[in-house]
Amino acid sequence: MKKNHQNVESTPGTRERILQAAAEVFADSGFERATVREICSRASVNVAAINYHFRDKENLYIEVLKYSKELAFKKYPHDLGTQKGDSPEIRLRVFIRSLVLRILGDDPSSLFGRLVSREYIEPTSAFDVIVEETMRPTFAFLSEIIGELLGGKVPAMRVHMCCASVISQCLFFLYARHALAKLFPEQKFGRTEMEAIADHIAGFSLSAIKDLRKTMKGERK
Amino acid sequence: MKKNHQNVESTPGTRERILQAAAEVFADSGFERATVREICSRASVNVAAINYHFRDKENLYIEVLKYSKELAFKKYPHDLGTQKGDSPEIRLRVFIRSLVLRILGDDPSSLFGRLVSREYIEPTSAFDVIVEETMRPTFAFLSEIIGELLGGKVPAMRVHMCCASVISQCLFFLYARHALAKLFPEQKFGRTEMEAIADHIAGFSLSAIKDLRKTMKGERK
DNA sequence: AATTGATTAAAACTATTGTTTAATATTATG
DNA sequence: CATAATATTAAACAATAGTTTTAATCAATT
Repeated sequence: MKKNHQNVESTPGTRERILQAAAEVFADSGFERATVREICSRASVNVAAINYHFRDKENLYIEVLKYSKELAFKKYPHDLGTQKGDSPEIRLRVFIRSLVLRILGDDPSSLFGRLVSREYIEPTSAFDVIVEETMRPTFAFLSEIIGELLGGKVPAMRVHMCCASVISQCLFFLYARHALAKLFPEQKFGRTEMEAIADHIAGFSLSAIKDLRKTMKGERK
Repeated sequence: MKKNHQNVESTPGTRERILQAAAEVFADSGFERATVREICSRASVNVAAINYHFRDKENLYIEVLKYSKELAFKKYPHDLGTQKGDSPEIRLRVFIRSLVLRILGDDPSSLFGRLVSREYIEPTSAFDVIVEETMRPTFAFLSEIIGELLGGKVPAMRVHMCCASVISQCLFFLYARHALAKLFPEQKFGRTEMEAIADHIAGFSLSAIKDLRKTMKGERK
C-alpha cells in the first residue's frame, strides 16, 4: 500500500523527491545530458528508483512536465488579476507581465519555462503535447487580445505576426539569458527588472500595434 | 605532403568533407547528440579521421563554427547593399532583412545561425567566443542604428531594450520554427515569406521606436 | 626504385549511459 | 503474528560514446 497518500506538510516521499530533483536537473541540463544517476543522487534515492516509480527516464520527463506546468500556471495564470470587461490594452499588459514573471523568476515556477525553452530548440517526444496543450492555447489567448487591439476584420496573418512579435520579446529574455549575462554582467534580473522588462515589451508592442491599426485603416479607404 | 592544397573545383578533401558533414550534424543534433560516427559516415571517412585531422570532437566543433560563420556573413553581411549616408530607417530594415535571411534560409548560410541558436539554450565551451566575436559586435552595430532612431541623449538601457526587441523578433522565427511548423502546418518559409517576416518586424519596430522617441521628447520638457 | 612522411583503416579500449535482476527491507493487512 | 504486497538496495548488464593503437596504404622526393 502506498504510504503518505496525502502528506501535506511532512517530508516528501521518494516519488515526490525524484520529481523535484528531476525537474531541476532536466531544466539545468536538458533531457539528454541529464543522467538518472545525477537525479537520484540529488533526490537521495537508489538509481533503480526511477525505473520502479516512473518506468523509464522518458516517462519521468513527461511527469516532470505535467508537474512543473501546474506549478507555473497556478502561480502565474494568463489572466492574473484581470477583471471581466478590462480593455485589451490592460489584458495585453497583464498577459505579458504574467508570462515574463512565469518564465524569468528564480523560483520553481520558472522550471516549466526553462524545460519548454529547450523543447523549442531540441524537441523531444513530449513536444507535440506541449505544442497542443500549452503553446496553441497561449497563442489563441493572445490572438484574441491582439485581434481586438487591431480592430475589425484583420487578416489572420497580421494577427499571427503581431502575436509572434509579442511572445518573441518575452521569451528572448529567457532563452538569451546566458548571452545577456555575458554581454551585460552588471545587469540583474530581480523583481524590479522583470517588471521593467514587461513594461518595455508592453509599451513597445502597444505602440506598434496601434500604429499598425491606423495604417490599415488608412489603406482600407 | 598535402594534396589538394588549393583545389577550387575538384571533389573536396577529407578535412573539408568532415567540416561540411559535421556542420550539418551539429546543426541538426547539437554538439552532445551528434556522434563522430554519424559525421564520419556522412563524410565517408573512417572514425579515426576526426581525431587525426581535428584532434577531438570539441576542436572539430570550434572549427565548424569558424567555417560556418564565414559562410553566413560572406553571403549576408549586416550592411548588405547599404550606401554610406543611408537613413537609420533604411539601415534598420537592411539589418533585419539580412539577419532574417541569414538564419532562416535553407542553404548552408543558415548553419551558423542554427548552431548559435543551440548555444543560447545550452552553451558549450565555445560560447564565450561566440558572445564576444558575434553577439557583441552585432549588438553594437544595431545599437548604433537604434540610438540614431531614438535621437539625442537616450539612456543606454532604453537602447538595449529596443535592440533586444528587434533581435528577439528575428531570432524567434529560427528557434520557434519547429513549434510554428506544428502550429501552422500550411505556413511555408520560402523567400517571399522571409521578406514578409522581415518587413513586418521592421515596420513593427520602427513604429514602436518612433513612438518611444515622441513620448520621451514629451517627458523631457 | 627506394625511402620517407602523411593519410587511411580496422579493431580494441575505456568510460558512461539507462536499465534490469535478484535479494533484502519495509509496510499494511488478514 | 504471519503473510503478502510494496519499496529499496547493490550489483550486473547491454549498448553506445569518444578516443587510441597499430598496421596498411598512398604520394612525393631522393
